[in-house]
Amino acid sequence: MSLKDNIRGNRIAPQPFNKAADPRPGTVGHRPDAPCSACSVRQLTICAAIAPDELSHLADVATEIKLAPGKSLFYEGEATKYAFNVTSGTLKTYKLLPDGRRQITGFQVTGDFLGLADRGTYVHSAEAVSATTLCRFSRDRLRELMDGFPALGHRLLEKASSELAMAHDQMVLLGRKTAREKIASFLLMLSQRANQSGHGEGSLAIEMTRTDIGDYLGLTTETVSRTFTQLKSDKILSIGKGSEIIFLDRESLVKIADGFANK
Amino acid sequence: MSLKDNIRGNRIAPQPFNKAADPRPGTVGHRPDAPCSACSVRQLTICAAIAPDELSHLADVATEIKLAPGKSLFYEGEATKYAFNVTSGTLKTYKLLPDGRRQITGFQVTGDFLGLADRGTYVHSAEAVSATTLCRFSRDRLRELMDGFPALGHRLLEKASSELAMAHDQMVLLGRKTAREKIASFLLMLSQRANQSGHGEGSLAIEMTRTDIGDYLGLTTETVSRTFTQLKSDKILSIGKGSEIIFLDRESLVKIADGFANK
DNA sequence: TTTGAAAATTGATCTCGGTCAAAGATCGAC
DNA sequence: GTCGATCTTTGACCGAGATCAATTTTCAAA
Repeated sequence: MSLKDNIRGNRIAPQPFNKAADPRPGTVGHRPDAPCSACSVRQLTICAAIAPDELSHLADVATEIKLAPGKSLFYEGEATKYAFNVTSGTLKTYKLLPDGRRQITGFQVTGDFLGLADRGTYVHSAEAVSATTLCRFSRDRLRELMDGFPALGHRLLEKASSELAMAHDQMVLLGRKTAREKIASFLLMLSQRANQSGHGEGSLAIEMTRTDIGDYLGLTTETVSRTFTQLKSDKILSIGKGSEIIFLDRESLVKIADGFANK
Repeated sequence: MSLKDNIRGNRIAPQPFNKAADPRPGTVGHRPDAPCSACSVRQLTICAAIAPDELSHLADVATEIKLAPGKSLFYEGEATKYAFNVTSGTLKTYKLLPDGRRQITGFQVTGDFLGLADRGTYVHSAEAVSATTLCRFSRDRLRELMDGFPALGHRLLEKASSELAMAHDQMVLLGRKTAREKIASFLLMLSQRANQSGHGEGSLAIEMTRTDIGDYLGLTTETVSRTFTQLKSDKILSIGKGSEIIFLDRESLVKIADGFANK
């Protein structure tokens, strides 16, 4: 398998769509009537657009899904039958080139909506990074629901607008930032997200592998690792147990991420 | 001005916001009642969501804008007061890093909607590539209009979904494709767009400079130029008068763009 | 038709990050 | 605890594309 032909980046084996080894979809919860009213993360999601006394309409179209780490939720190219809310855990979405080069287009955490980007078929594949629970919605039913609840449409448009803005940030990162700047930006983005979910400022639990990070930032595993080492010896961060990132000099990290500090 | 500090890519001078040399906004047409019913590109735009007999509502909130090449429509960071429809010409949107590195986040042509990506302020700057006419809408009025015409909201959400999908393609391009693959993808994308607007298959008029192309693809001007030269000597394309691209071997170009042909 | 500024091309050289290879570290399963 | 698979780190080397530096071409204005 001569994969070394003039080509950059990490490579993964051609996706076999091996349903035996990787049974999809994940475990489907036997609660067709997901109790949306009891949902602890509702305010983080698009479901916040539905008034409390109308939540039964939402519960009618929602099904709970559980995914073990490494399991796939859907693959690029399949018909987009469903959309999802992440209620706990972390997923990644990615696209592959024929020779196995991979670009991770995003990491989704609690509160994120999966399925905004659309072309009739899924535009990327989705796989659980950690143990994950999701709410699955039929897209058709969701569309119907939008007619009855305009606020839902507004909320989705808002989410799409903000995702688009983040996508543009990512273009700057991928097209113009150095490896050091990319890692700094990535860590701060994760930290900001963790903050919103009520996590502390000083440290950060990283769930994804170095290879995942590389495939998200357009780098190789080795460069990611080397850059971490470099940031450690610059006393900008340290790494604790369980690949926990400890921020020693957040100031500097911000400067690096924004492209102010080039060294 | 030591700009050579370890940093990649084209660089442009720090934006001076020089309103004298670059008077914004562009010439505003003295027709507050833009005749939407007579608009020849209406079916290409979000305005197609409004029924013909309701078009006066749209005309009430639309103003025609004209922009000469090189003139700016808005700058990143300004409050997002307006959204725009491109009715003719081409624009580019871009983001800058403090040292002048630039990432072009998109080229907008006839029928495109400007202002979906949003964070309260414009997430990128917009500048005319060629002579451009636009319809300007107040965002507030547009939002109001959405309540009366749900189809408008649906259309915007659709546009956002498709833009998000394109943004993900661009991430793959920026993060994982080689210079050759980037150029091939770019030319085919432009060609496809030109096609939709009823242009021929065999050739393509390029309006942007090599520097623009580089800043869109995460390359330098020189690499763009060299890659064109390479594709010419490979008899995959040739370049006619006025930097017109003539496709000699579209097959190969597609293979290169999709990452199948690595040489 | 000439002219001058901007854009494009080409060449020589350099470097950041990729590639290849080989230890170490981690961690869940037994 | 230990075994084995996976992940991470580190080292040596390489190459695609960046940088620096001239030309050459283009094109609009005079």
